[in-house]
Amino acid sequence: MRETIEPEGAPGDARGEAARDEAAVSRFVERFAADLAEAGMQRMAARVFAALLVSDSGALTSAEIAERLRISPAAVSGAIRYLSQVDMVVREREPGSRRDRYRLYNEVWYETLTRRDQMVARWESTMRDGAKVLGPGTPAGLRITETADFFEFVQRELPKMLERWRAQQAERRAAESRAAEAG
Amino acid sequence: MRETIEPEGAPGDARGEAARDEAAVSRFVERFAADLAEAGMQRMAARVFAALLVSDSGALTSAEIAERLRISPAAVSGAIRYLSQVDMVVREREPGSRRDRYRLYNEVWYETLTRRDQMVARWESTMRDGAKVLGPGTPAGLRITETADFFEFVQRELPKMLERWRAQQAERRAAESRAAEAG
DNA sequence: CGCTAGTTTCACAAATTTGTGAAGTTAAGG
DNA sequence: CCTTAACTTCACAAATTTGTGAAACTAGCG
Repeated sequence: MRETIEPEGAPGDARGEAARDEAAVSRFVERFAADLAEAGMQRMAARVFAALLVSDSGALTSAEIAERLRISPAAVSGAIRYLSQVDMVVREREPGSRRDRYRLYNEVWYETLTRRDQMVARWESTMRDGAKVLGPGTPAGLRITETADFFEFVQRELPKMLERWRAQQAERRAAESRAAEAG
Repeated sequence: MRETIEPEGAPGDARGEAARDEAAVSRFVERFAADLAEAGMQRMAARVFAALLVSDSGALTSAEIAERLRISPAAVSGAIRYLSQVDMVVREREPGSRRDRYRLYNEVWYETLTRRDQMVARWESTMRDGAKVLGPGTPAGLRITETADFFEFVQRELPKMLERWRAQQAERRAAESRAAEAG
């Protein structure tokens, strides 16, 4: 049984999206995925994430992802497993259908930076242990203690920074809605 | 001709360091290197960096690194090339000897975060281009514009944060030197 | 309760990455 | 300038990672 709910498009089209240059979109997806991969993210996870990012709905089914990126369902599954683990994507069991949809986590960047924060916390802990091993009075011990202090500092700062971002966004939205009322 | 300048130690010893439990130090080096590798850093670069971090002088020769990590000179060379590129280590041509020494960059974490900042700048640029491709009025275009805005925000915040760290350190050092005078 | 669309798991082949030995290069010291 | 210590580069083997097809599993639907 063929899909008949969505309007037909040329093969390879991203159906359901606003009219757009799909080739250019694909180039953008690959470019951003490459950026993320360079920063240490798994390649497929990066591509799937980028594909979600450019979807109008912010959510796609496994089949849609596989089609758009030309990858196997197995690869999608692996990428989604990773993205779920790091809370960048949520799985939605779509009622009335057998398909799952994968949705971008609401505040992806907030989540991602929070995750970074946890990593910095681990580093700090590693450093504190290291300082004990090296002896707090030795040059190496002092250097490592300072590093631990820096990591501690970052952990205090990051949440504050995210809070400022939220405040700024709230302010901007309020301003926009005032402008809309006036217009 | 054997090395006779430094005092002899048992094989595998880290000569020139304060007395310490070298096995424990090595475990710490490997643990921190693993932390860094998990965050996306090349394995050998991470190990070399960690080895420098635990040295009292903050600087080691290629041979010392090779000995302590049990790796080939070639591996050291590759790791150093990377660490130099990202400004975490500086090469010192030691006058009166043929050996280079590799020294931890003065403000490693400052440098490293600045580097991150540059990466975020690239991401923002990618996003701005993407927004054009997707159309600024579409849902995907709006999402991507917001992402770009977030990256822009981070770029503004990071330098300020580093500045606060410097101020805090300066303050702390001043307090310590006052305490030393009093004692 | 079976059928089957949709997803995950698994074993494997391909591609990539990593670290090495050895040859090549550079420059200090005679 | 020649010798040689120190480092780098190169080609390759080993190890790891990545993505696939196919089988196994799960749960709607009849």
